[in-house]
Amino acid sequence: MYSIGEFSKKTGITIRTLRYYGEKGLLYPAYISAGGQRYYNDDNIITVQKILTFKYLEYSLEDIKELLKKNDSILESLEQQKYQLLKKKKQLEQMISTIDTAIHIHQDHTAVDPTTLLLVIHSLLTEDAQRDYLKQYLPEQLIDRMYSYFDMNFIEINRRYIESVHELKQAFMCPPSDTVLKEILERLFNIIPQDLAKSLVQEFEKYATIEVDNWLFAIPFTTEEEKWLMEQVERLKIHEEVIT
Amino acid sequence: MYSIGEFSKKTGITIRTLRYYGEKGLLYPAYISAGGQRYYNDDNIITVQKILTFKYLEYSLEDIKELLKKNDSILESLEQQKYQLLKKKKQLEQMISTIDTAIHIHQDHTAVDPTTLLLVIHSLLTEDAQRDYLKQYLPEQLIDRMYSYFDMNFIEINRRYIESVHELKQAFMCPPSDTVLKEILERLFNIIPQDLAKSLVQEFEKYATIEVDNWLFAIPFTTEEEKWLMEQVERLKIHEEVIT
DNA sequence: ATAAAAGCTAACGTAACGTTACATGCAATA
DNA sequence: TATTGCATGTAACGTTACGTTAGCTTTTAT
Repeated sequence: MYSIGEFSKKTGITIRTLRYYGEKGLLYPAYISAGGQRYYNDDNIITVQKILTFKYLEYSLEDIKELLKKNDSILESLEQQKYQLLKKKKQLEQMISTIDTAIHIHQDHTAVDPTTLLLVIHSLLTEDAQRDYLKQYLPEQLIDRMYSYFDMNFIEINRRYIESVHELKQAFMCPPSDTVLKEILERLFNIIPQDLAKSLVQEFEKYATIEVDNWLFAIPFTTEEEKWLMEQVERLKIHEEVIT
Repeated sequence: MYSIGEFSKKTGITIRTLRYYGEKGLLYPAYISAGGQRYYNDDNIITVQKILTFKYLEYSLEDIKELLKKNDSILESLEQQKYQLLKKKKQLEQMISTIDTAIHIHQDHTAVDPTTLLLVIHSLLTEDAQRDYLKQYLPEQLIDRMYSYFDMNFIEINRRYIESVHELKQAFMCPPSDTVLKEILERLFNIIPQDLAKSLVQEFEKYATIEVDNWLFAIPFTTEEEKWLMEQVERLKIHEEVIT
């Protein structure tokens, strides 16, 4: 028989946690003295090891309680748990790959605006939703062509996009000559190849009322920057479309 | 300008969460009416997308708050986060592999006692601690030999171990003839090859006082079962050592 | 003007304990 | 036998990121 302190040292579980497991019906001390003191024995050790094993497999205490009660085959439960863990692993891998992409873009262009970078990541994450949204307005073929081009040249497109956005933000703070500004804007509009852009413009014109959803297609400029930008585009008579 | 309900629908974030982000200093509505109503605008959308991106990367809200404030390079933070995620991934892979082992053992022998299986898993998880503990009593070379044999034949050893334990538990509930019981016990003692067992016995005898730590080396029997088992071993005059 | 819809604050609940605060139990010493 | 001091006991609040009421007020539609 061990006092709670001894048992705690033996198992490495804190006293509070042992009491908590008792309270939750996971681990009852073998004996409780008249004064209320808890005493544990070797059978309790086995239960603790079961609990720790299940916890390692990321079961909740509630589930562990049931598993300890049942005491029949745990195979099914194990397989289900494995499935959950595999799902988590897949998600983790996606996250890591997303970060890798972000780091890669960042290294390409150190002066990148964090806002823009985050929006690029976010647009990556919601690509499927974007496609679905666009289907309302544009022929599917065109969308596919657009995204396949986008996916293939992902890093390069984003590098140029981020660069342009950065230059424009600088220009907003400290306006350059019209010639320079025009050059910057033209670089932005030329990120997407001319023929693809033309098809897009044509389709967009069919739906004069179309308004880009700013939730799915975030604009990396503040409302003030955007307003200024619109004025400049108008003033310099650049009549191309702004593509996300 | 959007009311909180509209903004919630647009972004897919619950009203409660929007208010919570405000409370925590992550997202302030662009305007609050005299009556206290919150109104959001397009700039808020950008912030929300940043928040979601960071959340996807498993940052805490507290960290996100700092990241939103800073607004300078997030590269370092990204790399750190990637490191954390890689660590998590590694752990996940270990867990999955542990479950696989358990399933494999289980399939080998369907009537396996769940308690035993869990203890096998637990002993796997604490193998390093076991080795360290044994170093106090046994020469390192012997331990290495033992564990390398154990690792190499892991599945097979456990299959036979679990089988023996299962048979003994049956025997406890419904005692068979002495001949049968003796056979079962001999099978248990023969799981480890004779020469290794002999070396172990010799070493153990040097330290007469050695007492197996029942925390690290769990015994899959209840105290009653164990007592009965000891009696039987004594009665049948089997004088080999019980190896974990 | 009145009713319905939407929004407000405040408070409690969740999981799995950690961390106090303060009251006893129990063993060894004076 | 009384005291000291450490090991326990219970009780309650703190943590994260919100969900879920309850009860009241603002805004919107008729």
